[in-house]
Amino acid sequence: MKSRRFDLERFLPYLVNRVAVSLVGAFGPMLAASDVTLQEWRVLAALRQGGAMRVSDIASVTSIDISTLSRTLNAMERKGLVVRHRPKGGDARVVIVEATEHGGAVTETLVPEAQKLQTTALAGFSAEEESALKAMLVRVFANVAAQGKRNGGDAAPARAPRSPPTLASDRG
Amino acid sequence: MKSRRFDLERFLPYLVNRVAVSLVGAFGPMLAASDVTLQEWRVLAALRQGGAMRVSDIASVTSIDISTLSRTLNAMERKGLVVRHRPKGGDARVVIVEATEHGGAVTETLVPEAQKLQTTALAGFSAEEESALKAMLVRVFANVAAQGKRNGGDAAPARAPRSPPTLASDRG
DNA sequence: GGCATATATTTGCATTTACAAATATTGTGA
DNA sequence: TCACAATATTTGTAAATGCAAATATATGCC
Repeated sequence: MKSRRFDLERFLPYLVNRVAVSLVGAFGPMLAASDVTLQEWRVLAALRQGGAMRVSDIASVTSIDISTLSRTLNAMERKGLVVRHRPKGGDARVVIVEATEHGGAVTETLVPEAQKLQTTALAGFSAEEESALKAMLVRVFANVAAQGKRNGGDAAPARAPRSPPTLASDRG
Repeated sequence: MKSRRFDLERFLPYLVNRVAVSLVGAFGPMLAASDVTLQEWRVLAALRQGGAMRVSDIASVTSIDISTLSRTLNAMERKGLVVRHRPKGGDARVVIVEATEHGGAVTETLVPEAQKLQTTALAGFSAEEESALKAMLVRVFANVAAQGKRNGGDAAPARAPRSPPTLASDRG
């Protein structure tokens, strides 16, 4: 006896995944035109927002696995998009990642494309709807992250035992 | 001069990706407990919803690339979750995929877990908020898919030149 | 100060993924 | 009915992914 309370079209993870995949598909061509992969774009966007950041903070902001991110940063260094260095005075376990001038320039060419994509995605939305949607997505993320933290302790998305990365320039 | 109109925390693809990744991370353990991968679960859920389906329709419903899906189906057949067969009388290019009894049983054990996850994700949401969120995600998907179709013609997410798969039992 | 433990990043490795090419079958027009 | 284009699926292959182990550094305790 199937519980008919389960309808894919009303199942949040399904709806979210579908939107995520479609957005990636739509942005792919613009990224390709700039010779930037999706993950690289995410890193660039994070750095634009937060300034120079440590590797683990970029991982947590971008939702990229930290080992994948390490390799992505290799590629980005090769392309001259970012540089890595140890902090001058502080904790030498840490690696600071910073966008180069070129990386910043590439980011600035992509940002308008990203905004265009968002505009497309939100066609027909009132300003109120748009902010309601975004606010709800923030709440959903918080709910799921909190749940993850309560359970596995580390199977969770928010891998920050320090402090949630500010996303406000905290370089130094 | 950075256009300060671009804020990650208000950028829809960022918010959506973050939620998608967190949901996957939260569901992972339950899938592992049933020895089912994420993609396999998506296929099972699609079949539960739509009954026996052709490969390409499963791909479009699940947002799984069709070549990846083909291999996923191999694994699922090996595990006894689904069977593939050519349709009796119809178009012999097509392959019909059907859940086995075992596949159906596994699905039914996962569905309540999936519902629990959704409940967690939507904690604190009123019924109205919940349906508003889902309805907006449907609209966003439609917007992006329409845009994709208009452009690349095939770089689009909705790969269905036939007819949008019903998601309502259309087997036969 | 020195050793055990904790934190940060990278690397090893097997699996997964997606693009493109190959294969199989159908539909169409001469 | 014979080529030829269209559709559906699978397979070849190189790159991306994520887990776990390895490495590097830091911190706390005695």
